[in-house]
Amino acid sequence: MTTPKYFSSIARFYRERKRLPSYREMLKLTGFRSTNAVYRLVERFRQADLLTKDAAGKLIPGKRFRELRILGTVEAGWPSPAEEELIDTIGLEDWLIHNREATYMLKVSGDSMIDAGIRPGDMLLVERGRTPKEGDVVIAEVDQQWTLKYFQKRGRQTILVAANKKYSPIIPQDELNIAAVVTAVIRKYHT
Amino acid sequence: MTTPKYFSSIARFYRERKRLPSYREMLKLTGFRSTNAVYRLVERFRQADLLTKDAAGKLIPGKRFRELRILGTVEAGWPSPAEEELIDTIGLEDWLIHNREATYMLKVSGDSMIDAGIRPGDMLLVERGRTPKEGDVVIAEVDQQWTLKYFQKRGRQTILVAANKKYSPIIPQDELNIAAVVTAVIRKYHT
DNA sequence: TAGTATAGTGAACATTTGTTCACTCGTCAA
DNA sequence: TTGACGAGTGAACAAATGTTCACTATACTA
Repeated sequence: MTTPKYFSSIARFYRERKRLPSYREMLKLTGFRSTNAVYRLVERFRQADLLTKDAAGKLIPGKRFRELRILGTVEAGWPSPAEEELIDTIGLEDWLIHNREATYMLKVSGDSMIDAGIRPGDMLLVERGRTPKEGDVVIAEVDQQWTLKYFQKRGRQTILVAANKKYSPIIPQDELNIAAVVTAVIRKYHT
Repeated sequence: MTTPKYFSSIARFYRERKRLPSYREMLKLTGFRSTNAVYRLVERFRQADLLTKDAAGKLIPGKRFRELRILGTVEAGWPSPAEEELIDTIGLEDWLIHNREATYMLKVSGDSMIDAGIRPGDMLLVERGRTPKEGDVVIAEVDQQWTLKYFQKRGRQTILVAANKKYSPIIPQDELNIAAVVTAVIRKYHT
């Protein structure tokens, strides 16, 4: 068993209610009848880094709570936990989203970036109000339409390039409106 | 302002400590000096669905707390909030991960699936112990090596196909070991 | 001007909270 | 058998919790 007994029910509680149960609530989760029993249970979870206490002494999820085990690379063989601690501790959400207020999600519909591995149906995390760097994938306004393109510079001119030979580069004549910079691509397989 | 005043500091508290602050802790966050002030502040947040109470009457994050605004498709123009409520309410983590115990993350190193939009450097969410369906992307053991391939059937034979013309299909002679089924691809741009 | 909401203060209260203490019961080793 | 030990019970307690009440100041309307 990878996680200690009784812990999964506490983790489920947190996942459903977005808060940790109190010690009396853990009584019902574990079946114990004394708060002292769950108190010492929690002590063990704290030593296993499944739970911790914050600065105020309140119980919060620990390092190993939101465990998302990272393994090595695909070709390299299965379990080589090199950079294991990387996402393990921060969790998917914090890893992908830095500025939540400015981050939006949208779905790709065209094939203009298919050679960059961005395919129709993929979801994009984009950040508004950020200044794009050379080579960034951006969402730009062209002829009152929004398109997905590479942001590139030719000399001191800014051009928009598709990752698909079918489309030719766009050289904006008047002003260029960058709506957002793509920060991540997420493809979910509906299996 | 999209979120009401004072709320962002509460959201930050939750993001950092993975729990909501108590009413006295909100005093320090907001600058108020009376718990009654923050109590009524929270009442307003509850009406805005930023916070809620669970069955036990405890304060927990509400529907609009982990707000990740979803917009329409890229080509279709900017703000057409069609399926807005979709991820909005569940959050990235719950959307992508169903069986946390069995889900692992690993990095792609080869180019064998490049025509499926899976490129070296991408991160994969994979689920172990699941039976693959026709057309799933799987991690299979071939010659004591783990590779990323399409899981396909030719007649009643199972074959492994790469999404790259450079590689020819693998027809496993003895037994075929499927280590995991890929459930999502995540590409993060380090901008 | 007087009157009335609105938003804040400060204090109070019953509950719930984490934590501790003394005790019981079975198990295993000496 | 005796003794030590680990794991659970049940009760207790101070501190922290959510909620309510009475009061004040400020802004706005009639």
